[in-house]
Amino acid sequence: MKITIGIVDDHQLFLKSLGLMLESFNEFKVTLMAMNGNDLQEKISPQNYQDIILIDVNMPVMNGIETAKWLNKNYPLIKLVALSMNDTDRTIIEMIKAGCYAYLLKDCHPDELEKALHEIYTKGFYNSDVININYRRLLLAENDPLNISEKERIFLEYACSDMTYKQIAAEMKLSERTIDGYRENLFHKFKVRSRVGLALEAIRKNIVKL
Amino acid sequence: MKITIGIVDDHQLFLKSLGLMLESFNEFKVTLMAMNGNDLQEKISPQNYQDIILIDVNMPVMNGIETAKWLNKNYPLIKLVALSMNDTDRTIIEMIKAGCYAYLLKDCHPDELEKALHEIYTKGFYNSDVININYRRLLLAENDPLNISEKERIFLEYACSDMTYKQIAAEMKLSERTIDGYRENLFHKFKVRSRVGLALEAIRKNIVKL
DNA sequence: TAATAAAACGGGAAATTTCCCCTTTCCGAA
DNA sequence: TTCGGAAAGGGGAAATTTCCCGTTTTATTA
Repeated sequence: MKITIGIVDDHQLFLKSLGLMLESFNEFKVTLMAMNGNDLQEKISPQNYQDIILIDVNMPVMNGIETAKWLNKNYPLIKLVALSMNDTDRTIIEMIKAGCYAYLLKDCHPDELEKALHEIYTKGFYNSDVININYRRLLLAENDPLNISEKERIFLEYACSDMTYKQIAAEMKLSERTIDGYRENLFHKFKVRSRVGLALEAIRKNIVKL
Repeated sequence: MKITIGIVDDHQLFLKSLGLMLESFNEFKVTLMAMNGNDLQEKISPQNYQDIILIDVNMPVMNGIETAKWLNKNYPLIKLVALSMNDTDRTIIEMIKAGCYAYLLKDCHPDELEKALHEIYTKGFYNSDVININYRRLLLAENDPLNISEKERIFLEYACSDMTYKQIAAEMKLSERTIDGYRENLFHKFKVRSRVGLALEAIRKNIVKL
């Protein structure tokens, strides 16, 4: 009996070709491919069971974190593996908290992928050198108390634009005072004295994408 | 005789699995794989000739643009195709100027990739709907001259910081009015209404480095 | 050398940002 | 149910930004 694998990734080329590669390993059978979390929810069912599901971190529509959380809740027996582009990806820590057994970089060697999937299936975990290093670093980063709330994060996105605070308040359907509170908190957290400094820091810390 | 393909991409999983996929099309033979431009320079030779080379836009060490330029100069007969993650990639116009015959998004359908490669090999070009829309838009953006003077460029660097205009004026040893003139000119040139917008545009246009 | 354009500079006002101190509302734990 | 803390909202003032009206200085060229 082959190990059944599901893949969730919005990049079709990667999705299909990774599927081909996994099938070529002979040990695996790709039984589910989805473009994003929503797509997965429609395609997955107890009848179409996967041993392992590989989840891309960055996806439109329903991203990796939401997808991992949903799977962890509804299909807790499926072993989840996060796939990300770059090792500085802040969301990777969230992926692990969301129930992923491991994360792998997309530029890892195919042999490592095979080894990882095999170990996860048999032993239930996989520790690469990479993950140990990064996990520690990410936990450290986690520990520094930046602690941006979801509302603040959304506000940050708006702050990184040509809009005035008044316009942002209207857009977020909140009072200008509330917006001003977010601003003040973030100024302290980021140690900046102006909106420009805030915007630049948000981009540097990869909280807002340019 | 199969069409020989080279692939340059820093993501090993993508590199190897895309290779597998192309080979599965039967019409193609992947005869070169490289992790980046430098790697490619070492591996390529007139004896190991490629019909088409797929180049990832974003790579460390030696990026897609440099790689494309180098190939175009040293192996002008090889047809180059740019591969990028997202269609808002500003560097795509540079890739085409650097000699790429087409660009494809990594989330395109495998069938489109096959079609594109086939057409590029036989006809020498490929026009997807996507490329026509974006190419025009990008060329338009390219054509407006912008014309940033050296003083304005230096001011832009300062503007991308936590400093007030007064501090910037002191630092540049110029009157606040003069600074204000730079600001006003740049607002028009960048079509923005605030310093935040200006700073973000300067970074997007790669005039100021983050 | 005079004309001319561009760069530098200036005053002032309106809009926006930044900062401070405060009240109300909501929500979970005791 | 009440308490406490966090989130949301409020008023107002000083600082900064944005904008529009100019003049002076500098550099270029006819």
